[in-house]
Amino acid sequence: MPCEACKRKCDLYDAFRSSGKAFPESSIIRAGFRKHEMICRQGDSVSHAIYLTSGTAKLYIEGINGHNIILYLMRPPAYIGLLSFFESIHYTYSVTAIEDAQVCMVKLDLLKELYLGNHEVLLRLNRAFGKSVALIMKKIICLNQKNIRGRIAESLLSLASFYGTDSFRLPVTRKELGEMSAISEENTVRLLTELRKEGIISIQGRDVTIIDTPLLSKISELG
Amino acid sequence: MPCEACKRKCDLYDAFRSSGKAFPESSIIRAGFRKHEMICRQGDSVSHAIYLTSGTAKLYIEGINGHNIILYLMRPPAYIGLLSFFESIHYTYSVTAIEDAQVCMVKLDLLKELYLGNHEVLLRLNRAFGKSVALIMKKIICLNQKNIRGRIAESLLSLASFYGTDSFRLPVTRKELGEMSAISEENTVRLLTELRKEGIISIQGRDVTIIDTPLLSKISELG
DNA sequence: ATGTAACATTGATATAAATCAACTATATTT
DNA sequence: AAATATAGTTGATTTATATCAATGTTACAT
Repeated sequence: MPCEACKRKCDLYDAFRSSGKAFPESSIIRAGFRKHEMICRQGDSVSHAIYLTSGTAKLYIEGINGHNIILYLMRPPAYIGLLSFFESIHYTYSVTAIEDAQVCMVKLDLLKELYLGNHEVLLRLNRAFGKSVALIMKKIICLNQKNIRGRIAESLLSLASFYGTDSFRLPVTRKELGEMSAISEENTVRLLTELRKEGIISIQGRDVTIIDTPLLSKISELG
Repeated sequence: MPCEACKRKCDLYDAFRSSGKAFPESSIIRAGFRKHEMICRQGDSVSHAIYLTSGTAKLYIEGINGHNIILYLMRPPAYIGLLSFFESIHYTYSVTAIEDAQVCMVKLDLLKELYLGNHEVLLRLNRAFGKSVALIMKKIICLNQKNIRGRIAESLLSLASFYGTDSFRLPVTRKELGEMSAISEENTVRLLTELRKEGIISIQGRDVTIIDTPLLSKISELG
């Protein structure tokens, strides 16, 4: 059943309903973000649980002199504040819309009240939490143990799995693709050209097709 | 009140007691590990919650061709299986004792049963969880954005805060100190010598004293 | 007490990847 | 439609860091 506030299917709304409580309409804030707008900023205090209901966003760490690391992309349904729900006073990362996005926000103390009384919500949160951690672990290994060729291969494969198809339009710039793999923009371009010339991918502008998935996987593993 | 099984103060035991249930004595397994023995192995299935009650251990990711990354060290009290409690079927990391260690283990389904009925346990788990995530985020930034000098500075500072003193005995080899900072063993040695010659630290064998903490912090920040 | 393995150190060399620079193409805005 | 900003591309150069090699030192086992 869609949320009464935003007319969409929503985990948070379902959770409230299943908790048996009256749905506290006023407590759910809906907000829209244009492309490039920040949904939450690293260092800001965490006051609301944020739930992405439409659009696409990037979750990234802001590092030294403007060098970011994009940990992963997000599409609905996704808990944006996930990793900061519990006992993190400040966000340890930023989230920015890379396509116009809609979110629902719930005050954090309300969510806590909810999940303490509702096992289903809690298990759902924990499951999402676990997945995020697994993703991050994989990222750490990738960034620190693979060469740039292996890293870009992994990023391309993760995008394919993100979209569920081997043909997709890059949702990010070359620079951002670099930030997903901790590679400079220039080398990102070079590597894409290289992979294209080798017939492993086809790429024109932002339209990517992975031609030889097994080989790309091998590059990702060995890199 | 100490645990009946292992005669030590133990969060898990307290949790069971506070849940009002009869303490399922047989369900808590106590185990000892010698230095260098593995407590859990990356890839193995998660069956028990493991709680470190004595000794010291390192939590690390096993990467490609034997290159590990140590995420952090652990001393009691610490949930070893923490990041894998929820919905992670397999460990995404390994834990090895770096000093003889004692642990308590509880079947995972029992813990789940427990924390679903007991808010205090859950909040405690979540708090620990949140701390781990914050640590890991910091690590990602450090490893990817700082030069090796900044990285080793951060590792030394984190050891000082781990022990709560500026004078401590390194619990790890040079190679492992390198694995904490993603630096080769050789460069780790070189950097330590460099910092010693500059009068920032003193180091003889494994005995370290941080002489100029403000400067070391600056190196860590700017690195 | 002696041999062996693990750990630590230093210098020389190789190399992967960033940075710098200059330029082209594609979008936005006015 | 022109102007400006953003995004993408390619080559040359620099540099940080790993790797290789050789050797010293300490701890541990027999």
